Amino acid sequence: MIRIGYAGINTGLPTSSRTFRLGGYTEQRMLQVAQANVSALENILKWNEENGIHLFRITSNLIPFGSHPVNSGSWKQALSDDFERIGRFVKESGMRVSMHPGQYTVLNTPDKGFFASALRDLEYHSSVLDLMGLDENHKIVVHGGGAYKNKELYLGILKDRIAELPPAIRKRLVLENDELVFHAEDILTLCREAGLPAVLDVFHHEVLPSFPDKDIRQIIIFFGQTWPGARQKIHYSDQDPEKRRGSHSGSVDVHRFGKFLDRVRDLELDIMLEVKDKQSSVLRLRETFPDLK
DNA sequence: GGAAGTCAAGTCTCG
DNA sequence: CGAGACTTGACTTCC
Repeated sequence: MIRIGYAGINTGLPTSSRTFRLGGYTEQRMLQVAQANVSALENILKWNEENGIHLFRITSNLIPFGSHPVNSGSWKQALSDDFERIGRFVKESGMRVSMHPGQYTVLNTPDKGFFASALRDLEYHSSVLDLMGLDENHKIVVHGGGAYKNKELYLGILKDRIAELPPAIRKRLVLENDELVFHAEDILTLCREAGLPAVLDVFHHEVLPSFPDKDIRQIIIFFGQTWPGARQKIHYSDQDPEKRRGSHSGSVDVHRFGKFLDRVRDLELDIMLEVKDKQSSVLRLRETFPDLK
């Protein structure tokens, strides 16, 4: 069975990513916007349930400056009831949610200060899912980080950093191949060694290929071996024809997706679409391919 | 009221 | 070695 979902925002509903400038930060403003965002998140999840969508990525912008030192963390107490209620809804409706810190969260950085920031950011993301009372199947996805002109060395450092993470973070952590530094084979090898699940980003794999003799189905099956007892997750997008190589497209190319689906239809997969029209592509694909969940 | 510039952040490439 | 690209959607400023 294949499930598809979308990331971060629903283009037809109020956003759960409202923010403001750091210069205008006050505790009150942070709590106010955080409350509004959490409420918007609840609406999006309800909409998803009504529309049969059970896979969703919660935006990292849910709590303004959620991992910035300026933020006291008071939102955790202030919103704990809301998070608990939303988490219960997620569990009762059989949904799976995830989070995905951005490009600035770099686990293998040689800079101690940057590493401290990355750790704070993972703690923030982890707190959101913990407050919702969700188990480790609700993942936090990150990229491998930088190569610093010595990819092997910094893959090793990444592995060490992962081993030293607090267990509450590590249990949710999954790594994803990127389009610039760490390709699918790098990530799969690392995840096998580190004991983490690996997310294959199908589009990044096309931009920065590896496994020269293996087709996409075989690679997905390899990645699936890192998800024992859990549903495997992958990411899917197309190239934006107007933009630089690696830029995500506006919507999913239905014909192209169909050809992909023909190769993987019999597998157990959660497919996260990374396209700008968000829920629209999910609905369109479900109409076109009725066996999608 | 729409367009353009700005924003917390780290890494990489280009000149 | 410094500037700009990269990515992202929302905010802010400008006209």
